[in-house]
Amino acid sequence: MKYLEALNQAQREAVLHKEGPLMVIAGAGSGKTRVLTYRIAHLIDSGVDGFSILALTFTNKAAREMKNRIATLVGESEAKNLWMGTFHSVFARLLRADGHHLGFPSNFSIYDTQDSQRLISSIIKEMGLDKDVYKYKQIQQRISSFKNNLITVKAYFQNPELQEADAIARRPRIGDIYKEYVDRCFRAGAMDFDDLLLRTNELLSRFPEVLLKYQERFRYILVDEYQDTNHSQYLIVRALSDRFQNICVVGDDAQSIYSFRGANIDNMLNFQRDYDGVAVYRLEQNYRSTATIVNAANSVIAKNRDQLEKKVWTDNAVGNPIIVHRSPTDADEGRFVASTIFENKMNAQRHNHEFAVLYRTNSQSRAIEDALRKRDIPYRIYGGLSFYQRKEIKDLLAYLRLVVNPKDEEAFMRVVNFPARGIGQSTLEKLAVSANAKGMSAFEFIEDEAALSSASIGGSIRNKLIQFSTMIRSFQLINNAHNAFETAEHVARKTGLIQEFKKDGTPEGVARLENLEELLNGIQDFVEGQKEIDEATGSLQEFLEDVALATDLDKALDNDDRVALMTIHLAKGLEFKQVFVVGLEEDLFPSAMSMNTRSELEEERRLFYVALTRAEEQAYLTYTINRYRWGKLIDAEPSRFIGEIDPQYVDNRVLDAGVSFRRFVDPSLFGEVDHSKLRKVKPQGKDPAERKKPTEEQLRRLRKLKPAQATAAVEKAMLYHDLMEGVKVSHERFGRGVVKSIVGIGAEKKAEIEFETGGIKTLLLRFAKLSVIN
DNA sequence: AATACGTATGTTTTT
DNA sequence: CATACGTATT
Repeated sequence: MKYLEALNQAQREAVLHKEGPLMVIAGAGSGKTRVLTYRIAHLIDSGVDGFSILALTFTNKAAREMKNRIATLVGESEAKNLWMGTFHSVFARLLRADGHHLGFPSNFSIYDTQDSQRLISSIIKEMGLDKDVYKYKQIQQRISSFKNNLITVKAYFQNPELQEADAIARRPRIGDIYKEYVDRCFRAGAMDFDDLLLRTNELLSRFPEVLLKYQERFRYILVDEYQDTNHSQYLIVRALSDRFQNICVVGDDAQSIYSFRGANIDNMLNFQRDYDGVAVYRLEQNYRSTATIVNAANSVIAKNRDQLEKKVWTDNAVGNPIIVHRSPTDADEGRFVASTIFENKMNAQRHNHEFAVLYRTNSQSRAIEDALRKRDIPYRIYGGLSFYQRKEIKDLLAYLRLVVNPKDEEAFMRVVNFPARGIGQSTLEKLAVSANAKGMSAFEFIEDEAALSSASIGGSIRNKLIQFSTMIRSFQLINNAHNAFETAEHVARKTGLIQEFKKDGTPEGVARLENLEELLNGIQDFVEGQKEIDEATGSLQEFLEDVALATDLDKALDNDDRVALMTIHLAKGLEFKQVFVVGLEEDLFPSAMSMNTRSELEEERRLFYVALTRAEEQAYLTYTINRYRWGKLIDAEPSRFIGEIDPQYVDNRVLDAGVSFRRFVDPSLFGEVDHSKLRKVKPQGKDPAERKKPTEEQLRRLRKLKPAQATAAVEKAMLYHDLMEGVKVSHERFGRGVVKSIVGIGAEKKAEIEFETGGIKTLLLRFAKLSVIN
């Protein structure tokens, strides 16, 4: 048991604890992945068959990595049978095997949120409800939260309170929509994300023999990020572990950030009540971050009322203060990030992958991206409008889904008339209504002569529909004899998708074509990868499941050197040398949507805690004075969270990003932290903050511009962000000169330049045609 | 039936 | 600003 030496006392105890329930309360950076990994390795070492171990992780990537590490500890063959993955992917697999008890085919489709919303939207329309009252996104959210709380349709209608609440909210038909939605998914052989958990619960509770089978199999169950499990997940874990009670949950209440999708921190707080004789281990030593970061994070989270007793500490060096930075606009913020990374790379031999930029909302990535691109800094965005959500990708995937499961209604509706086949909206509406009335799927319907006649669909349209079904059937034949890649390529050609984008010719169309190519390459890679896995075949079905449930992080390549851009939610569990948390402004972070109650605000604070604790060496917190939101430049105010950090850990340099910051050098270059030296790095001058602050007049003028104009003007001015005091420039009319000073911001930014010809001129950079001379 | 354009409407966060 | 839907046009 050599690896035990690498653990501290608490970690070792958690690893060695054998039978019975245990909870590991693991502070940020306290090595909980290591504990999980070693614990599983240790179980196997002490004779437990890997086949009887189930580990539920937060991402599939985490599962893969953990499995690999276990394999190196106990050997490939022992680790092979471990069942590890996210809740969704593990139970999707379980439902493929046993969902037939519930009437689901093993090839069921997985609806993503967009599919669900489209279906709900059409149900609302068919029911003749007011779309302004029944907003499809809201309804989808509501149904999702029903499911996460195990409120089935039946349960809904048995619960007068829920119905009453919806009636008061003037949406009395929600139950009916819910019922219709569930029926339609069932008929389409489809499950949404929430169903993967809800239906698992249904399966385990209605079929004791199935429950027993899995209880017997999974004698040891481990759950990572337990603080973010929802009720549905809780009940699954509860049911499966009920027989042997060998349940190990690991989590940190301070990092619970998913309540919006039903995560219930009580699952963690009540764990000791739910099981008998729970052993509790606390991992409190942080190995990840500098003492400054750990202490700063502690000082923030201390402001929360609801938390488990826990004191995170570290032996690590003090490190550098957290740097707080103010920028005039979000574009400047981006430039600050980009130039700081640039400087660090140049002066401290940093690599791109050592940096992460974290934000509260996906839309914030735009400004950061622009700035990084201008500096030629490679980056990768995780999440957001992911690759798989692009229209052209979803189109091809929809065809593929239809090949695997022709009953898949959303896939059908998506592609039956794309590329255009002359099957119009009215036909489709007729089809949906008549098929639904007969309890058939659209695909079954169009293959049924009698059904088509009864719906008075005839003539040329009828032929087109039949042609469509024949085409899909022919794809199925191909698919029976070929792997996912071969089928997908065939489908992409024969459906005319490739042609469609080729003929387009616009840059947009070209990009879409490239995306399709990338998807096909991805499928090829997938097929290759599957060859290495025992039972895998590289089938289309396997691929579709992988795509549906892959988190964006799963696709991350470890070997490419790029700056990581992602939301804080996605960053949970990750760590980076240097972390920028951007957009620390009231109403953005904390979000305006989450300030209504104390518990909401506390969750925002935990989110901030998560953000800070991602950093190993250096954290930067940035905010802007003005930010574009909804295409408008709006005023922003620094986030309260900045003020909540104990000031002794903060270097609150409030500088203009454009000028002063370019001189910024990684403080770690100075060796031991020496505040007096750090202060010298700050620009000279009486009060830089005051000096760089734009005047009311400047801001007023900036605000008066139309959004598009302001953007353009600011962009233009940005081109000259390299300009600073002492830089030599050339002007097409005035000749060569030296910059004396820079004033103003954004569109109002001006440079005072002394030209060789003698004169000193002040030029508005928005208009000036200057070039920098080396 | 397909396209093109205008307008209204909304955004945290993700599997 | 971005998307989704409704209306007008071909």
